[in-house]
Amino acid sequence: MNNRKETIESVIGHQFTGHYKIPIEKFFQCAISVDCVILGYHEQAIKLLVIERGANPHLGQMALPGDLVYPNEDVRLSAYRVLKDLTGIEGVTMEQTKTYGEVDRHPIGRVVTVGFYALINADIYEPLASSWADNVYWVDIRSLPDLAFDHNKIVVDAFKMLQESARNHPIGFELLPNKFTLGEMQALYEAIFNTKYDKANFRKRILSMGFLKDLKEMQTDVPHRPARLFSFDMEAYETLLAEGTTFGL
Amino acid sequence: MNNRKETIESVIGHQFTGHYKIPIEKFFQCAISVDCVILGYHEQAIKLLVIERGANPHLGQMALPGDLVYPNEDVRLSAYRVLKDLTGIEGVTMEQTKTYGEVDRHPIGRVVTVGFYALINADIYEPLASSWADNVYWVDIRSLPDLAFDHNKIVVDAFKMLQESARNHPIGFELLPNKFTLGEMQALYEAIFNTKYDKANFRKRILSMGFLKDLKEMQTDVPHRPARLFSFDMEAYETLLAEGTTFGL
DNA sequence: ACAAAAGTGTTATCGCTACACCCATGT
DNA sequence: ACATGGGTGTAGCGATAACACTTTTGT
Repeated sequence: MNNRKETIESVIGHQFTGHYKIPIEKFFQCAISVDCVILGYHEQAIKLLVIERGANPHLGQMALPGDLVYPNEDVRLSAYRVLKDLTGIEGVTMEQTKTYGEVDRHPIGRVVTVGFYALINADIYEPLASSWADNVYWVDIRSLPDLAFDHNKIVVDAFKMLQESARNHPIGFELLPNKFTLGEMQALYEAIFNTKYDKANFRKRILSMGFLKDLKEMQTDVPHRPARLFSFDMEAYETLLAEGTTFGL
Repeated sequence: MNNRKETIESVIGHQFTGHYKIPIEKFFQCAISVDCVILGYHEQAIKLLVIERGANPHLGQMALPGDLVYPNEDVRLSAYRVLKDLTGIEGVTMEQTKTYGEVDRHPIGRVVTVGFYALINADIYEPLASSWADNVYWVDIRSLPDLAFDHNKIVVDAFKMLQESARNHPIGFELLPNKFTLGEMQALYEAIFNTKYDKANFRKRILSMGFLKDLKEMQTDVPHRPARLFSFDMEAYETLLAEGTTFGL
């Protein structure tokens, strides 16, 4: 089933290649890769997960976790495989961002890369280095280092998608711990949009949306009045979505 | 520069391939294709541009305009080339949608396809058949035929992106004639979101956004009171954008 | 005269903004 | 006592929704 020559000749015949000016085989010389933009929230800032490359090209340089897709591997599944292999992270959900198909973007040949991104709680997932990646780091999104290949562009595009997404969906739960305070949530949104919100109005807006569950628990050991703890009420959220509710900003 | 073997051995050496369990050559056996979701607005309905395939596989079936990307061709530029070759359409701006990388999505081998979409004014662009495509048609988005490959899924994904986009941007000018009435514009938005809007309120909202230019012209030969004609004031729009104005719904 | 769609004005309500104020905790 | 962030109430403004009404054309 993976013998391309046989497939072309026996199943399709010559009709398929009729309009091409070069042999059909020439088209089948590309590679596919995946690159993962993993964003976390830690210490009041949005962080990006990068690896230090343990292989050429760009040996030693910072890069997104990414690798070539195996010949018989689904592209989406490949992204999960690569992320786990390079950083140990699994169990997150990634969304596709964009695909980068410039001819000379990769030095070893024609490699088209598909971007994926995910938001994770930086406290829960402790990324680990692998033999492949010499090291794994969180870096502040506001001061990115020079990344390998066109990875800086990939990150910028993904971050724009995060902002767009955050405008219409109650994102951010993925970035927060399971139990969080409204203050933490507000700080997160302020980091995403690089603005300040009025405390009273922010709480009213968020609470009125109805997908926060009051855990009836309080912070402890804080040098100020303890804050109430909340969690994301997935059930309530699904119900609201089904009713067609929309979540602006 | 396109000799992959030479590149691997002379420029990179063996370091790159170190961690792979199969020869690096096996990775470079994929093909890339592009598929174009072209949406137009005609007779109160959103229409999709489809071709009747003039080649195998799926000879004779309806499909999106799409084709394989040439070995040394930029993926984005390929989409424009393919659209022009198959339908004669040029001069539009396409955006990337998603990429489809399931292993068995194409019968002749591993073909990963990148989706693009554009909105065009169906009255201006008269699509033409080519030797490749036996015919080109507009079909109503609400009653799509069975398309070749996974093209139905690609269309659905692209249409969702159109809706998301229309929620935050004054889309629709691309879909309307240069001169249009507010009634036409309202009908378009009602088609996109499949709802009804109050006439008075719709006009107030749209006009207050400030990017419509009153052409001081009127409809003629209509069996009712002639409507005022408007056009999109690109200049005003850019100014508003620069000021950070946002355009909700 | 009538149908059909353009176009306008009014009111009541909702949501948001700004801002002022009080509360509970650790040092 | 005070610094720090949590938490609440309200008054005013502006946008929106609902609806009724007038206008201008072709038939």
